Amino acid sequence: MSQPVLSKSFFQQPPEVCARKLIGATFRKGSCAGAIVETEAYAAVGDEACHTFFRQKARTFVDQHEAGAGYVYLNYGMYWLANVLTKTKSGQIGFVLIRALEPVDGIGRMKRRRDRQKETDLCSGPGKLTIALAIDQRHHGVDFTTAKGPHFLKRSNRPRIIAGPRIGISREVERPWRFGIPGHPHLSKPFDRPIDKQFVE
DNA sequence: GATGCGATTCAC
DNA sequence: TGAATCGCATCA
Repeated sequence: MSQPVLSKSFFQQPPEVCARKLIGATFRKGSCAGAIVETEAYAAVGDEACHTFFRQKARTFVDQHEAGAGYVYLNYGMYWLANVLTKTKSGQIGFVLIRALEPVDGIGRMKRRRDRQKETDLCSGPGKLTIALAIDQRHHGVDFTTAKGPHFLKRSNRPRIIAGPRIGISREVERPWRFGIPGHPHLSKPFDRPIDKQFVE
């Protein structure tokens, strides 16, 4: 009765579309899994906050990998952050950063890896969830559309979704490409209240 | 070779 | 509010 694994074609959409549609999907690696409650989108072209804007290695990466590939990098010298590469057939390229999960499977294991007991502390941030799921440099460049490694399962319902500015960046701070479930207890940070309803799905 | 800066997290 | 910690880009 499991949901289908999201295939390459899912990631052949613009990054902000993938990021929005991944809310409510499951992110799984091995015995541990969580429901995605927060994501961010980055565009490889025209987005100064994207790694492709200031890292040659990121530009090489997008040239050499297909939609659905994992882009995993070390942030602040301490935390691995998990992204998925998105590429439309017309050549629009970007990334989706997985920012927060609500743990559903393997919670005991996640608690041990995180050395935390409170469930809202396990995966409520991009650096936390990679520790909980044991995702690191070994998964950089790996295909995230097969159940052998980190992968996604299609959402079964359509959650309420809010958009807002991305977190922790200094450029393009106004682009509303952070997506999540408003008021959800497992968010990395709450969303500000929407100024008008067009930001809420 | 030296310096500065992060898509963060945690303790103080 | 600041420390931890390191790959990568930039500059000398």
